[in-house]
Amino acid sequence: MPKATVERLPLYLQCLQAMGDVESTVSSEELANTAGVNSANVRKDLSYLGSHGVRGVGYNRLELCDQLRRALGLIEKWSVVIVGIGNLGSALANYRGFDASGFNVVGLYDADPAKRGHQVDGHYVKSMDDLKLDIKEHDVSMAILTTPAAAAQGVADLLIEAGIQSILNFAPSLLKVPNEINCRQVDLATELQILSYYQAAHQA
Amino acid sequence: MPKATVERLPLYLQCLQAMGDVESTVSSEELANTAGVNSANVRKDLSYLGSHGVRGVGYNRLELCDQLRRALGLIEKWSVVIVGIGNLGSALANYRGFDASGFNVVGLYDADPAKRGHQVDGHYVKSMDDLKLDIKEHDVSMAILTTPAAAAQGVADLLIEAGIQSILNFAPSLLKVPNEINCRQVDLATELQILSYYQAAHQA
DNA sequence: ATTCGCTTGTGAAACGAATCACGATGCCCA
DNA sequence: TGGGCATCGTGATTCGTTTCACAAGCGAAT
Ligand SMILES: NC(=O)c1ccc[n+]([C@@H]2O[C@H](COP(=O)([O-])OP(=O)(O)OC[C@H]3O[C@@H](n4cnc5c(N)ncnc54)[C@H](O)[C@@H]3O)[C@@H](O)[C@H]2O)c1
Ligand SMILES: NC(=O)c1ccc[n+]([C@@H]2O[C@H](COP(=O)([O-])OP(=O)(O)OC[C@H]3O[C@@H](n4cnc5c(N)ncnc54)[C@H](O)[C@@H]3O)[C@@H](O)[C@H]2O)c1
Repeated sequence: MPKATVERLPLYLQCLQAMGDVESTVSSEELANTAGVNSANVRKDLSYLGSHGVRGVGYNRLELCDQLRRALGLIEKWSVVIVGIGNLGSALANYRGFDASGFNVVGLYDADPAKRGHQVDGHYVKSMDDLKLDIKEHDVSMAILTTPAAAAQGVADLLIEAGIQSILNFAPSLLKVPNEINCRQVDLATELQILSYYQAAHQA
Repeated sequence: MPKATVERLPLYLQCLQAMGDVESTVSSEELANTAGVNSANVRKDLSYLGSHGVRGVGYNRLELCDQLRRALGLIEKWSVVIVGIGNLGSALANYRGFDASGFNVVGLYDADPAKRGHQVDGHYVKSMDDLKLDIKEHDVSMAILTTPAAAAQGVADLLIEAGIQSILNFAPSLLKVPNEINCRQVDLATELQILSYYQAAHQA
């Protein structure tokens, strides 16, 4: 499945879920409009799912949701840990939207002993020493990284050694990871800078 | 300038800054390695800046940083407001990394009167009624949107009416905005779902 | 049954971006 | 001063993605 397609599937899922239960069927045209893409593109994307729409009618909404979830590997819930429980890490730990999208936060970790008393969203913040064992024991395969940039690579190495296979990194630092590890970067400053470019260009 | 290039410029800037002051000159090869892209790609990207590297030597690091900043419109600081001061909004308001990247948070806004007493990072949380006037008065052109998804479109409309030109939206909801408004979406759930896809695929 | 209108699925074409490959060029040192 | 080396700048090529265009298929209406 093309990379570009994979990155659009969550968008389709989101659009379909936002439609509410009124419609039992959607056309590629309709989905394309709400998702902001070309309808042929939608059809080609969905064709990779082995999905069968009905000509003249469209796609069954619920069935399509189900197929998207299956394709994305969201049938089973993934267990996730968060490392670095500062401003951002705490906000993420408190976020209620994980569950709905197929993820389950099972542990919070921080290097700072001062954070350890704290409890965030029902989880005690644990020490980095607990990390490895917890990951192995609970078969955790995803981690969210919200430490300062300087600590990110070290923590990533630790996570990988412990058996983590996917990392979502919020620290503004490019992680070096082995090929078989999935890693995505979310960088606020980058996003703002891209906006800055277009805005500056627009004004000139 | 190609869209793909624009999205890489902040990365180059970040890499160059992370290099420290040891090196006064960098080759495209070196920059390519730290940024994780092809060196020819780096050269082509930088050629759009009208940048002049020196054959046989490389690019002057500081000069290149400067050119990147200029191209991205980061010479002057942009004023930014944050709307929706809940978990995530507060974390962003507390974030110290804005300044370094060329942005300046000038106001926090929330619809909930209960939030108004609070002070976050030296800013009082203000009412939505103040938003429009503040934006006009201080010539604010960028906004960060961290309200619940249901409120996002309404707030976006308000912001645009008040004169905002770029929006960074963290709510999981696709905003409908006029063509001339720049809008970027950061969606945590989407990112995790993409990771989920690759991990599930890898295991199968 | 047959026709009509709509929507899918997909080959072909167009497009944009990444990569290759190499000539051009500046620096350093003998 | 000239030769060698490193690196840039960029045309040509390849690759991946998007869009177009239309035949095929289904359902509904007559
Ligand atoms: N806060 C934001 O809005 C924001 C926005 C964009 C990016 N970021 C990035 O996200 C990261 C976190 O930001 P923040 O504002 O939450 O910072 P923070 O300082 O509030 O939190 C960082 C946490 O990481 C912990 N930590 C430090 N070293 C560690 C280690 N080696 N192992 C485990 N934990 C460690 C600290 O104890 C602290 O609790 C930073 O890299 C920042 O650049 C933050
Ligand atoms: N917290 C996270 O980690 C996280 C992660 C990903 C995405 N998000 C998204 O970011 C958004 C904010 O998340 P949160 O956890 O901070 O939620 P939150 O409920 O803590 O904060 C939302 C804030 O928005 C304010 N608000 C509501 N309606 C408003 C309106 N019409 N105008 C102005 N302000 C309004 C509320 O008073 C509240 O303070 C949500 O859309 C959420 O889905 C959050």
